[in-house]
Amino acid sequence: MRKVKNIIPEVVVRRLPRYFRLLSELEREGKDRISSSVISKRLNITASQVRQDFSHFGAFGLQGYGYDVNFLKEEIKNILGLDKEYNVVIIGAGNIGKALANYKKFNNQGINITAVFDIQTKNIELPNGLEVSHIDTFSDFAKNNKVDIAVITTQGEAVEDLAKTIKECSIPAIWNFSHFYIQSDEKTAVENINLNESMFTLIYLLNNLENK
Amino acid sequence: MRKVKNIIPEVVVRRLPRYFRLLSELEREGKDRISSSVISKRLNITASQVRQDFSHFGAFGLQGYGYDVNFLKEEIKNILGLDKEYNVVIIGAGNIGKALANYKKFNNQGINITAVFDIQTKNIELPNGLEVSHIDTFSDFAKNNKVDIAVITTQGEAVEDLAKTIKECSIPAIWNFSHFYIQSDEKTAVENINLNESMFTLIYLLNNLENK
DNA sequence: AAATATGTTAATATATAGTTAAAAATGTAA
DNA sequence: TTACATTTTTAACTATATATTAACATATTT
Repeated sequence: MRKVKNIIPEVVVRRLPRYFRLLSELEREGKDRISSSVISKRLNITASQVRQDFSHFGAFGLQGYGYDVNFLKEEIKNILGLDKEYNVVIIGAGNIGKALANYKKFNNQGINITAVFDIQTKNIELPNGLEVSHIDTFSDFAKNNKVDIAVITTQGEAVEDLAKTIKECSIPAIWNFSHFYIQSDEKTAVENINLNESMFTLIYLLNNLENK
Repeated sequence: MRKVKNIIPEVVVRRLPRYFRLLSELEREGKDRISSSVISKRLNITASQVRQDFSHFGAFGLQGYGYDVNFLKEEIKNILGLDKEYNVVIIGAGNIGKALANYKKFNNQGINITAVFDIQTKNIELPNGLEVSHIDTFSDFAKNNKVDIAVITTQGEAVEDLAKTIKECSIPAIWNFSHFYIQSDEKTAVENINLNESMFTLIYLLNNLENK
């Protein structure tokens, strides 16, 4: 059995998708082995850190050889949990909701958008025969269907209540695009994407470029 | 003159917008003073860290009293650079591009979307009389108009070239929503928002909830 | 006088970078 | 083909840097 330290630091977890992406690229390029120094160059992460990151999960590489691209990719895929299937519902059929529903990349990755909800079920074009359901039917849907991830793309005050409802429905993950900051807890993983915060950070960086 | 340490750690910078948001909320709630312990509770950041963060910029508070909400908000606003105006162009008039163009919150914050570009200038509804211009006219536009921030919402291989063009036009900030990771440099601030990476991280967190 | 609450310093924890012994691959010569 | 020296590269360890938390002296309010 693989030696795995119990808790992987979140900084490391957040680098895993980048490694995964690079390894997918390398596979497309036909490469079948890779060294930490090459990974270092392509991702702008020190080679030492690359090895340190991988060592959290055990020994993936071979001294004098490097890493097997396909093996490493599959390992990271498994660590991330991308070997399983996930049902995703989108709440809010505005521009962001539509953008996510149409996001091609998710389809071939075990991420299935199974429903879209909004306060108005108007004529919105969605792929794969998806239709917009009324938000009032959300709770029932969540009770009768396996929902792994709820995506919040609505704005306004109602988000706080919505987050409560999602947690009550025992949906274990929230991808939150609203202004409201949702706290993760023991039963709910949360990924907050706050466009305002991101833009403000960018503006700070823009104004402080010379400090870099 | 305020005592300011030269380099503010990026982790601190990334918390500033959260403080700013809380302070705006507090202002709306009619509060005119606030303590680090209350900030701590509302943002789930330790009080000690709150004080440590602020101390990077000098002394904002008063012992035994706390912080003046409006003063602190204005200080953070200035630190972030939100007292100035920014011209933003959006490249890509797909769903994400449209979503950002319609983003109400930006208008009253000195963030002005001045142009939208795409490979097809078709009939896309945009606010404030904005029209979609052809991407081929982008370079000329950037040379003849002050552009502070370029937003990339296109996908596909062309992004790498686009980033190069943007840097050549001396646009000092890129808000990147594409899959391609753009590296910041001395002359270009970059904020990468990678939905795939965020989703994959969320999936990891979802599968490792009990570790929290 | 007691309670509150900052700013700063010190201590702890976490993250990143550097170093090295050992393992494997490669190259070369007989 | 085999022996063996050289090169490559990891895994583990060590050192440094950064970030977070705790502690406390000092100032203000009540």
